[in-house]
Amino acid sequence: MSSSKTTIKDLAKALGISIATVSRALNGSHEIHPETRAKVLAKAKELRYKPNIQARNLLKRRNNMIGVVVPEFITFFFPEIIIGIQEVVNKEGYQVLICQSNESSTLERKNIEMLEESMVEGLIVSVAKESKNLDLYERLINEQMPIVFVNRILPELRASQVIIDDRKWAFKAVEHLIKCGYRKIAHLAGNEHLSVTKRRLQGYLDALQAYDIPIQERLIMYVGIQQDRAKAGIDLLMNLKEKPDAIFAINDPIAVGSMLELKKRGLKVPEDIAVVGFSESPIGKIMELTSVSQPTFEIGRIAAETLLKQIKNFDTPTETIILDAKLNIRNSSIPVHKRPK
Amino acid sequence: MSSSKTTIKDLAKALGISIATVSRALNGSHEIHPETRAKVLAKAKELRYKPNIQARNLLKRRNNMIGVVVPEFITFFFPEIIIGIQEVVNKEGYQVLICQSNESSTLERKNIEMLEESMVEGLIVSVAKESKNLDLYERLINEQMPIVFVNRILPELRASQVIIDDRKWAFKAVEHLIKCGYRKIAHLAGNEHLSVTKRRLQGYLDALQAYDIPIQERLIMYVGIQQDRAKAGIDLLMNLKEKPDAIFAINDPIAVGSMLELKKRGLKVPEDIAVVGFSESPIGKIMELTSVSQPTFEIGRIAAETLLKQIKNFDTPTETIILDAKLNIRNSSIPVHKRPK
DNA sequence: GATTTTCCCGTAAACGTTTACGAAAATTGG
DNA sequence: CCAATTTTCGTAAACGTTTACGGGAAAATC
Repeated sequence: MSSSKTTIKDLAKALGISIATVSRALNGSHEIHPETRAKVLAKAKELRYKPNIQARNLLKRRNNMIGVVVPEFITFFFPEIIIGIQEVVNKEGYQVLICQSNESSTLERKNIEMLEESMVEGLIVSVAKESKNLDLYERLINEQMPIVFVNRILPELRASQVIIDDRKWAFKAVEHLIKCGYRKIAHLAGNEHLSVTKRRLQGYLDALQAYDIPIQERLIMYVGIQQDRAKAGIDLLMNLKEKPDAIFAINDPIAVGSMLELKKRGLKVPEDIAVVGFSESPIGKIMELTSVSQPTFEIGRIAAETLLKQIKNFDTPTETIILDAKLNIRNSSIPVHKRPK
Repeated sequence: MSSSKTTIKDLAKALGISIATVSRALNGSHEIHPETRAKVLAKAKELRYKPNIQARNLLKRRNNMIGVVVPEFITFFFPEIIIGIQEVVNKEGYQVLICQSNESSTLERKNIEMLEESMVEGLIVSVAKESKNLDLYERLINEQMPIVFVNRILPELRASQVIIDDRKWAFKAVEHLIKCGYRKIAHLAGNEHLSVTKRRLQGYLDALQAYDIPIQERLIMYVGIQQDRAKAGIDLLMNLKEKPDAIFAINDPIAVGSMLELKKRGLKVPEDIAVVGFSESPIGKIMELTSVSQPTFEIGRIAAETLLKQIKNFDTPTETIILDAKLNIRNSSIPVHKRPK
């Protein structure tokens, strides 16, 4: 019907006043007569005027958008972070462009370039597991693009990041197993050059060392981070002469995959073997999996806040924010002597 | 470093030619000398020129963005749909603004209005469970905004929609239970005025009728659609004199919630009671829950395609697309006589 | 060699805003 | 009642593009 293309000019013409006056009236400028303001607003409503944000953005050289790139958003983890982000930035009038790299380094690059073309004012990124887009991010940082990394970071970069202390919490998880009486603790690690893989592995090693348990190379295997990758690890572990009595998995998907795989082999958790995950997932909870829970929403919120700070003031120093986590103990890792037979 | 604000004017000045020529060279116009084109491109690369999309959009009165509003994206369902959408529209150069209504009607309205202000060229919407924003959508449709509804639709609206035949697949799910020998089949329905609630309930009724099983009002309860809402339903069902021997749940979260609740009461699935869900979820799969799987990615892709059609040609007639689904039978609903004791 | 055609390129307007600057009108002060 | 303010509004430039139009030079046609 009404072409819905009412512009500020139309209002001006209809009222016989200048477009400057109309603009000022709409923006609530003080230097405008209340009466004319009322007229303008009335006419605007009548003609269904909607400001053209693009024109405004062009003028102000901004567009109120930030970009988010995550490896995936099928599992609960990143969606929760994104919700935290939106909570904060929407309040400030920002919109969020969400991309998923699908764990692919090249798609990640494409996404970032797309977002750059869309002229987002800032980026929040969690890199793909094989990401080697250092050059890209270095260029962006050089060009003053505000950018915050979450969870999956690139340690080589001087950029803001919000993470948890993976090493510490991996330590706590493994320590828990040790205190439960387990001694032959295997570790299913993630992809080899992923930062969280290294940090959690380090925590695992720390714990063994702290409790004088010898480290056995064959109990450590890099399987990856997706549920279906657990099978390979279990295959190998269960073929060892000396089988582990507990597994510390890089994350919940691997832990869950392991539990399912163990079940297939007729092994019971925790009777035959204990399992601990990381980054508590809904599925893990249901399966009564002990795990470290990350403050996902909080991660998103904090990341958004530090990004907004950088957007508003380009020379805000970069900061590394380490959030707290929690070890939730469930049935998958009860003390050795309390296990049902 | 380099202020990254190179404009077409800067290129023109640096080369001593007009901005029109530069623009044409960059856009690969045929009416440009190859030599000058080369010069322009070289200079563009040298000065790190990036076109300002906003200016271009302003001129062309479009912005290559579509909006998506879903009730949530924490569970797998909508994220998968969104991925399908992105697959299609990214290829055409469109970006997607994703909002979640959090199942709130008012937030849904706010989201839509935000997207409208962002001047998206089209919308893909799945309404909140209590959504009564009919006026809003009617206005949008009136104002020629291309819009496609998925999964959660508003039947009162003349708009494109892509769904599955909930009634038919609910029928099949219940029919499956009947054929397994179950007779006292309860239905945990969703929120009362949600379209899928009505359609799936209808399928349930159809099936009972088709197999001459009397319909019992007390076996039907509206519990909602979120996992934690299952408890209330199970509470009531298990207090009946004549308890059901099977449950058809509106969706997987309710089915999963029911299974957990039943387990707490010491009841086994399927030995004591069978359970069937809808919209197959990863958790459901792991718990061996029989369920109807929806082609989520496909839903997203098709929705995106019909939306793009409408964007490109405003008077494309609205269409209702009904996609196929599948009943996946698992351990939660095996035939009565085959159940382990 | 004159005319037509083709090839390149520049001028300027347009997209819908915001805002610095200035000016007319209204208000105040004495 | 005149000067000094203050209020209120209009003019015009600007944001970074694209493109219709026109024009000059080179190439083609006869």
